Amino acid sequence: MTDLEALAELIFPDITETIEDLEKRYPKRNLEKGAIVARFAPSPTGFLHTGSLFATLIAWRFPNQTNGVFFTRLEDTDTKREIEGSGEELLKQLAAFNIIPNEGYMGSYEVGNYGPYQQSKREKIYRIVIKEFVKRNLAYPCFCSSEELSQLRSYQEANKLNPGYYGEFAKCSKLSPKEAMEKIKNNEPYVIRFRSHGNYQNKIKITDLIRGNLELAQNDQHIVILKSDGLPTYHFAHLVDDHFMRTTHVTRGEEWLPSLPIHYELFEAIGWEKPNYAHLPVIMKLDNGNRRKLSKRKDPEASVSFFLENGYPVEGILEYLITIANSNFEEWRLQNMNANIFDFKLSFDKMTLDGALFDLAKVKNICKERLSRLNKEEFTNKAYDYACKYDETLKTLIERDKEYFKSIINIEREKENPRKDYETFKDIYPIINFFYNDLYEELLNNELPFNKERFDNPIIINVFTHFKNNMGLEYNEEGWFENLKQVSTECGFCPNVKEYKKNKESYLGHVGDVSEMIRIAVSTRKNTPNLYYVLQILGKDEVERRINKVIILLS
RNA sequence: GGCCAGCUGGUGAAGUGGUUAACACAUCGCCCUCUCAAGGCGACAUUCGCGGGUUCGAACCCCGUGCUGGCUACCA
Repeated sequence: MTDLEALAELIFPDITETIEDLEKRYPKRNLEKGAIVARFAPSPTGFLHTGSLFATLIAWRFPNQTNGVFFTRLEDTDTKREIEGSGEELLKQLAAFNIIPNEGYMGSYEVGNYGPYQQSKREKIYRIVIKEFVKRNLAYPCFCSSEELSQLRSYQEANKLNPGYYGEFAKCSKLSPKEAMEKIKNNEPYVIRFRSHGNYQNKIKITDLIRGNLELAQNDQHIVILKSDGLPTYHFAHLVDDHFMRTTHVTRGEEWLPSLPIHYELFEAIGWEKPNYAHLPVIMKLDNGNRRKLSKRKDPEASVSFFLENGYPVEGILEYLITIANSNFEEWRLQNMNANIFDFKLSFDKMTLDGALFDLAKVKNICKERLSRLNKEEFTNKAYDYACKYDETLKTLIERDKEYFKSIINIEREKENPRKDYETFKDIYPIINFFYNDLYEELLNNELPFNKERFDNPIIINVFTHFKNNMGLEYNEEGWFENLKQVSTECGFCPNVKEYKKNKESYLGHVGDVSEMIRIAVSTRKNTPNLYYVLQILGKDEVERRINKVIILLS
């Protein structure tokens, strides 16, 4: 046995398996050519961030478009920052956006043959690989204390040297295996570091799918790969997991770009094929004139739950995120107004480079557009799903009479240019409440917004009386309006607005004033959707009842 | 401090040597109209962070510089 082998045995006496065993256990995936394997690999440190949703959407689309595999992996090696239960919550929130992984960590269980998919449960796998690293002299135990390291750091800073554990400063890299074994036998605490052979002065060429070819300084840091708690650092876990999970495309935030040389060296040292990398821009927010990352603490829209709770349709949010991911999407959408968002093919080369400022106004506009394109069944189902989770009032309203609800929200829907009343499901209730008799009665307690300056109560009552006797609801929309003009004439109002404007003295008002009075009487509001449809939905009897009621109020 | 990336209107952006600098959101006007939601039309960057240079011609190429963001952990 060589000294290195002896050292590896001393550190990992329990490890009997080898990398070859792992290669067999996690065979290459049998996928068609061009199929992408990508993952969502969150840390369980809180609820889903809008930026993570953006990254996940992208990571999910590519496998989805290529018959590949999208899997989830929980990166829970940082036990200090972990928030209990947040891993499961992340998956639930993803599911709320219809992003369902093909395999991996699913919260309470996992699916697939490349697991475990929780890094804390992969300890043994990492140890197998690190044992091999030690044997091949690619890694070594480091006994430096945090005090020594911070002293080193201050020295380097004082002398304007690059900080870190590298080259001549990598003290423990000079220890012979025998010396290292001696220290271990004396129970000196240690971590395992990677033995870098890089030179900071050299440049390496790297390729990023989004940013193209770049030159970065070679890594020379002897980074920690196994922490004293026995868990690997991100860099090493990335190497092992993405190799054995057979990831083809690593999509991650651009904050990882500077550590790419580390990952390159790691893959090259062990002789594994590198995955493709795509470093995604981060969604930003303008704060006092400065751009900063969207922050969960400061910005409500940074938490995905904000959108869910406030009734934003998930397809609107996803569509907005696709819009910032690929700028040619909007153009495509204009050509394909009713198409499914996922008929659009996402591409890396159209990906934006700098972090977009999150634009809630645009989100709302897209949501409004999307909601207007749903048919009444889809709209009702989605509204009901939302209401069940977040809006009890709306829920009971829908449950009272689903067909009635559908007829209300179907006003001027399912046509070429549908009405766009709702940005979110939260908007529904205040817009449609007057259709419901008991809510109408409540609204009646507020003062009705009649134009008191122009019209005395007797005039209004006169209009109502005539209208009651001749509602015209038996006609179609045009016929009804002709009828309303007739009512106007009977009451001394001009049936034509332009005509009225030319000749104001001859009339009390115009047909618009008449319809406003009726609108107020039946809805308590000055603004409603098309009055004809409102009256149709309420029905002749109810319209009459409401008008009578208002006549009494005005008398 | 060092290294890396990015910088085109209020916002997202197209654009890679010759365009009136697309398009979308927002904003503001006007039109349509029984109100509203829409819809239609129009306005909104004399200029692409800034300064030089190359060129007949530069947002696009070169040099310098500024700003913003990221990284520089036994965090991810």
